[in-house]
Amino acid sequence: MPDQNEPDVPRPASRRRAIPEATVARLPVYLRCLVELAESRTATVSSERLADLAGVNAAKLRKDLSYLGSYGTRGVGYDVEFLLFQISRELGLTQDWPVVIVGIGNLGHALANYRGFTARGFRVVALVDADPNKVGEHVAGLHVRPLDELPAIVDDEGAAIGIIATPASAAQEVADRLVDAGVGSILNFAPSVISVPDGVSLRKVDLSIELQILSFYQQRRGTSAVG
Amino acid sequence: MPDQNEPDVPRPASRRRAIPEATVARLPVYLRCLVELAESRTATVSSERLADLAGVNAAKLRKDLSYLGSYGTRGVGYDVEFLLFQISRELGLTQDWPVVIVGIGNLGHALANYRGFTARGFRVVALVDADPNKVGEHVAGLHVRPLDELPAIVDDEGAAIGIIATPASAAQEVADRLVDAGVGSILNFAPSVISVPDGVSLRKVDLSIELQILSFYQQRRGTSAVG
DNA sequence: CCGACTTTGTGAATGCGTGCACGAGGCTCG
DNA sequence: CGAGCCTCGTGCACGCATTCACAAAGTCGG
Repeated sequence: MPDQNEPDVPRPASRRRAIPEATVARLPVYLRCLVELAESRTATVSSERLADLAGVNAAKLRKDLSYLGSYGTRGVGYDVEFLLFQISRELGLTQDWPVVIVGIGNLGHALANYRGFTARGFRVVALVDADPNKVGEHVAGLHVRPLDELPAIVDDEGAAIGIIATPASAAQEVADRLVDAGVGSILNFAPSVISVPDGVSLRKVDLSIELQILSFYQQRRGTSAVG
Repeated sequence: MPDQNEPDVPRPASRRRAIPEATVARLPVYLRCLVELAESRTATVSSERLADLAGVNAAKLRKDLSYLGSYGTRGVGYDVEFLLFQISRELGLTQDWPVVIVGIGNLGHALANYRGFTARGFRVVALVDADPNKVGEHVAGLHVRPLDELPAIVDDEGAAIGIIATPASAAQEVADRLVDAGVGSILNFAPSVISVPDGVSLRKVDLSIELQILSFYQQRRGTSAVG
């Protein structure tokens, strides 16, 4: 509640205090649990219960939430709707995020049709592919546009987030063009390490890496059971 | 960068020394870079160059590799083919991993057709869906089977890895049935927190969480730029 | 065979994230 | 109005991961 500007904040430009990366990565999980609670007409929730739903330690949850402010009530818990709004706001989900998908193959198709998108502020505004045969095709109510329209897409539709769903060989090139066009955040599905300039956010989702990690632990389990 | 999810580690058991989770998560990246180097007929590579390709610090790369053994040659670097084999072996990729995909919607289709699978030891052996209308359908050269054939799939095809590509509401139920059937590793694409017993590895891939994380940093950048 | 050069492997320092444990604050009931 | 109970917020300690810096170990040219 004493939300104002504290005197001895170290630096972080505008905000209260810097929120640790690990915490930021968990906020969406808490948000999802809160949405479910709200749907089941639950008014308040304790840190213990919410932590349980989110699959984390209760102390960690409280510490995470404390970075946003003191939004709980001692002896009671957290107001579901209120906390839900606070996290949404902190994550920037109270506004609309236009998204452009590059690479309309199998995965691009699936992503374009994914309903979980629009649910929370994200809106696919354009589909792009380098293949002239794909350009013009209709997918999920949009027509596929050529790669060199990226700048126009960013300027006109305001796309700030780009999703790369191309083959690995094209990923870096596409990333460069997205950055040049003015995209500030990239989500890379291509099985390839790509690099972006400072100031551009990059996250990756990599199916085969996940499988290989599972393989490691599965093998280990197997050998220790057999041997 | 604290990577998303950690599987519950089975046991240090047999191996030399326990390989840190963070290292395991990077080995597949190194592997991929080594494959590229091998394709371009490169015989040896220094830690600096390989680290560069993988997008990590050179010291970190050397420490990571040192958990596997002393496979480098001082003054020279690492033999590409040799290191490639060692990492493959450590990750359990010298053997074949039968995979079952549950939930043949948009995403399930895309995954079933994904070619990166077979590339390195993973082989989709069965597709499963709860919807009777989908059962029997042909996808990627396989026919979709009903949910209650899971035990048979695990026993007959030896499927040890299950991929969940269902809606969130079905994810936990499917996970339970996979575990009951004897699957030891699960990769969850459903936007839902699921829990599995100790001894079962679980990793998750969550598109909307990734987008929300990007939204956070994008917003932060935006507000500080605009004022 | 020796000395200069290159690059690995690792001890040590630092930083970040986690979880415990407890004080502070707020509610409820008598 | 006070006692007792509940739950949040957080100081602190611990452990894992990252990074630096350097000795060890090998190559290569003369």
